[in-house]
Amino acid sequence: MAARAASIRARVRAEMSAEIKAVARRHLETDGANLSLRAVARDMGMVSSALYRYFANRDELLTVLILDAYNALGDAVEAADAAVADRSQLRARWLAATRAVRSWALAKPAEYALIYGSPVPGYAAPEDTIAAAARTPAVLARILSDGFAAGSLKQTVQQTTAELKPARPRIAVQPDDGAPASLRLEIHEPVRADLAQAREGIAPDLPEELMLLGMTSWIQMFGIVSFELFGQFNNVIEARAEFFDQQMELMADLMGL
Amino acid sequence: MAARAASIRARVRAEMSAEIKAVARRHLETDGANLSLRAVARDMGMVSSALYRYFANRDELLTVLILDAYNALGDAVEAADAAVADRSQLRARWLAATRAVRSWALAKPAEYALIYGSPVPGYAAPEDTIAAAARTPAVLARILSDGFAAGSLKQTVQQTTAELKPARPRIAVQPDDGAPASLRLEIHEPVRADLAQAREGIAPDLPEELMLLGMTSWIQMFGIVSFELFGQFNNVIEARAEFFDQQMELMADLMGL
DNA sequence: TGTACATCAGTGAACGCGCGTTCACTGATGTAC
DNA sequence: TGTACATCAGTGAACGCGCGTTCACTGATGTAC
Repeated sequence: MAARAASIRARVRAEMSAEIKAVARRHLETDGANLSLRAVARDMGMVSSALYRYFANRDELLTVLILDAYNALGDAVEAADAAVADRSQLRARWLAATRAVRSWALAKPAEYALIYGSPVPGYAAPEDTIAAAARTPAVLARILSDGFAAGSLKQTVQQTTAELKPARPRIAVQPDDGAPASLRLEIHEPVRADLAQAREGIAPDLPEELMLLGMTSWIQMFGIVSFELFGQFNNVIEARAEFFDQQMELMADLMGL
Repeated sequence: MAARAASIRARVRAEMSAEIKAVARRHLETDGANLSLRAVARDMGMVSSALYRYFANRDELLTVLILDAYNALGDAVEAADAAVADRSQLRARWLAATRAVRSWALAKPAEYALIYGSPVPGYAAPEDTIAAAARTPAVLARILSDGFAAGSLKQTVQQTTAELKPARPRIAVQPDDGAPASLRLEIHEPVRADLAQAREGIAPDLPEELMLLGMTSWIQMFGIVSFELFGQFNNVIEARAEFFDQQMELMADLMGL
C-alpha cells in the first residue's frame, strides 16, 4: 500500500518528465537549440518554475534530449540490422542500417540537428553521451566484424597484409589494360593507432584496413544525411533516396560487403 | 572635388560596414548564429539603432555574413588549387584544395558552422548564396574535368561505358585471385539526371560516373571536417590531420587522380 | 482505522537581464547656385 | 569663394517583448505511529 502509493507518485513523475521532453522536442523543431523553458511550460499549461521540479536547469533538459536522441537513433539502427534474419547477408544489413539512419533523421530533423549539427553555443555535452553516441557506429563495426569472422571479408584485406604486399599494399580499384591501378591502403601510423583504439571493445579482431573503410563509409553516410537535411542538396540533388542508396551501395562495394 | 568628397563618404561607409561584419564574425565565435545586433553595436561603441544605417535588419546582416563565408572559403580553395603550378598534377591539386577547406574551417569554425552546420531557426537563406556556395565544389569538378579532358581519367570511366560493359558495368575494386570483384557504377536513372544537371555550366563533358565519384569525395571531405569541428571525433580520432589526408588520398585513388 | 506530520508538485510574483526595431532628433558633411 | 539647402550618420528614448532562475507559499498526497 505504502509502496504502491509511492510508485504511483513515481509513475506520475516519470510521465510528467516524459511529457516535458516530448513538448521540448516539438519546440526544437521550430526554435532549434534555442530551447525556451518558459515556452515549454506555457505549452503544458504550467508555470515555468514548475519545470525545476523535474530538471535542474535548461542545460540538464538539453542533455537529456541529446541522450534520448542518440538512443532513439541507436534503437532504430539496431532494430533495422536485427531485422535481417540471415546474419550472413552483410550487404543487406548495411543497407538496412544506413537507411534506418536516414529515415530517422528525416523523421526527426531537429533531434538529428541537435546531435549531428553545429554545437549549441555555450553548451558542453557531458561524458554520458559518449556511450549512447557510439551505438550507431557500433552496429556498422559489428557488421564488418561478423563478415571478417565468417571469412567473407578476408579478401578485402588480404591485399594489404604484410606477406602479400608487393611494392605497395593496395586494393585494386581501377584495372587498366591488365595491370590494375589501385586504391592504396597504406595506413599512416598515427591513424592506425586511432583505428586500433576505436575498435577496442566493439570489434577487437577487425583489421585496421577494414576499420578505415568502415569509417569512410560511416562518415559518408552522415555526410549525406547532413547535406540533405542542412540544405546543401537544394537545387543539386533531387532524387535523394536514390542518391543515398547509390552511395551506400558504393560504400558496400568498397568495404567488400 | 564633389566627386572626391562623395567617394570619401562612400569609403568611410564601406569601412564601417566592414567593421560591423568583422565584429559580428567575432560574436559568431561565442554565440553561434544567435547573433545580437545590440551586442555588436556595443562592441563598436555605438548605439544599436545606428546599425540600421548599414543593414536593414538582423537577417540581412546574417545573409551578408553567410555570403562572405562562402566566398572566403571559395577564395581559399581556388587559391590553393591555383598554386599548383603543374596543372596536370591532379592528385596534388585535389589534396591542396581539400586541405585548404579543412584549414579554413579550423581557422574560422564559426563561419564554417554558419554555412555547413544546422540551419539557423527561422532564417531562410536567399537564392544569392547559391552561386557563392557552388565555388568550392566547382574547383573539384574542374580538377576532374581537366583530368578527363587530358585523358588521364579515361580509364576510371572506361569500364562503365556502354560499349565496354560486360554483364555489369563496373570499376574493379578488389581483385581476388585473378577474377576481380568490383565496385559497381551502375547509376540509377534519377541520380544520373541529377548528376547531368549538376555538371551543367561547370564541366559539361564530364561523364556521370566521374561526377558521382566526385560527389562521393566532396561529401566525404565535408563530412570529415564537420565531424571534426562538431565534436564527433572527440575520443575517437586524435590524429586528425593525418586522418583527413588518409581519407582524401583514398578518395583520390577512387577517382583515379 | 485515525490522526499528526513530512514530502513534494505546482503557483505566482519578482529580479535582473537581454533582445529587435522604430522614431524624432542633432549635427556634421557634401551639393548647388 | 560664400551661402542656403539637402543628405546622411549617429543618438537616445521608448515600445513591447522574451528569457532563466529564485523564493516563499499552498494544498494535495503519502508515511508513521
